[in-house]
Amino acid sequence: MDKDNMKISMAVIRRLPKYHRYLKDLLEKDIKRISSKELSKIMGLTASQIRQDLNNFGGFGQQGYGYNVEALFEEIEGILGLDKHYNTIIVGAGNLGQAIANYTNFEKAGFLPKGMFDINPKLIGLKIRDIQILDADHMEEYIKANGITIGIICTPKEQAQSVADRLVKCNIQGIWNFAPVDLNVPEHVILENVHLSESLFTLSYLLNHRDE
Amino acid sequence: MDKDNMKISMAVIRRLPKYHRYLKDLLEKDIKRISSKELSKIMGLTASQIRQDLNNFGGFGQQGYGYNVEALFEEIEGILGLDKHYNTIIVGAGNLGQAIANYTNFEKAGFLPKGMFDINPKLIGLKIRDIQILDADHMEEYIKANGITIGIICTPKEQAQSVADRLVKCNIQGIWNFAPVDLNVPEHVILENVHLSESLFTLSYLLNHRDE
DNA sequence: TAGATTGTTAATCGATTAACAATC
DNA sequence: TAGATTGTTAATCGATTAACAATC
Repeated sequence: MDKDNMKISMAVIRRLPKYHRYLKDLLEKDIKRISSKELSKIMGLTASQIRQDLNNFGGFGQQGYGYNVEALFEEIEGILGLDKHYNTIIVGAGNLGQAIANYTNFEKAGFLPKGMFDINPKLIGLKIRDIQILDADHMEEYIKANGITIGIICTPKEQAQSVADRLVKCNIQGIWNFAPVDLNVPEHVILENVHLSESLFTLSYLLNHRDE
Repeated sequence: MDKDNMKISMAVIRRLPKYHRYLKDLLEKDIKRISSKELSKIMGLTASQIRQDLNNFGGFGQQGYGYNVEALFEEIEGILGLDKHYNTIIVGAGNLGQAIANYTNFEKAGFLPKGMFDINPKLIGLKIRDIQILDADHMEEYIKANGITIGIICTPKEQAQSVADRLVKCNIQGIWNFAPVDLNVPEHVILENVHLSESLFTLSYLLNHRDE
């Protein structure tokens, strides 16, 4: 098993977006090179961990010099798949769905919201920016007609599993789930959860157990 | 160092809200008792891990019987600090801030949004449910006058650090940060981040590296 | 060349899993 | 009592950190 086929641990994968973010900052500040030691200082990791992480994907650095910021950034863009476009739909056009539709940063990164779906007649027909809110009944045909690869679930928890089932039937590739449930999807479908209340409750725990 | 003073690992802490959620489900289904083995099946953890996790906080089970669902739920509620109320403010009343203000589940869990702040004159004066959007200039006095303990940052990334600094000066206890930056706060202030794009980029990575 | 810094191996640390005596 | 299941110790696994030879 060579490096390209090596299984990367989730711990490493979840740090990649952070590298991406910091390298982008450096790039915008016109910084050309950086050592693992300097990067470790600004990111709050150890230099050793940074070198280990990056070496999962290749030897991007140069002894005695460090890393070329632009080259490394481009590498990580590619590794994350941010050099591509993804057609997405948002299912559930309530406040959270609308907030995501309005958040243009995702679009800039290549995640294009093509349509939104809801069952509420008051919402159907409205537009968020240039994104139409459509009747959820038409979701399946829309996915097929528009090459949708990612479904973003912003429904209440009661509807989330049935929405996920429908998305899976349409051969969706990935699901970004904001509903506070653990969804069942087949192994070939990528599922990423954003469980906001778990984050808030963690904050609550830490507030109540400081100085212990 | 006895059990009550034992340092709990973040891995355990971040699983607590999940226990809370599943136990609440069981409670609503009127299930009275559950063994670590049954719970492991529905939660997708190992029974061993569940027993280890819970025993960080006390011996809540009974040999030969399992765990009393209601009692265990109440314990975890308490451990998470969800038996208390927290006055919160939302800083940044854009789409995301509004979505959070509208999400009544947080309120039901005891996190009470008392006010929202923005610098946009078009937003100041509006109400989300019964929550006023106020001029960000008045944030400091409002925090002091209303016993605010948690600040929720929903501003663009450029403003997030200065908002955090101001919150810290007002003796805020916790910050729930949605801005895509790593904030600097003193050690006694609890900081919990929701970095949505890191979650989305992780999904993107996994989409591009399936079957490896 | 000398100094700096990587890539990589080895050591350590921490978290998860397995096993089982205690006990309800 | 016998069976079930916990609480807890020991074993394993995986991730992080340290160290250093390779090399730019």
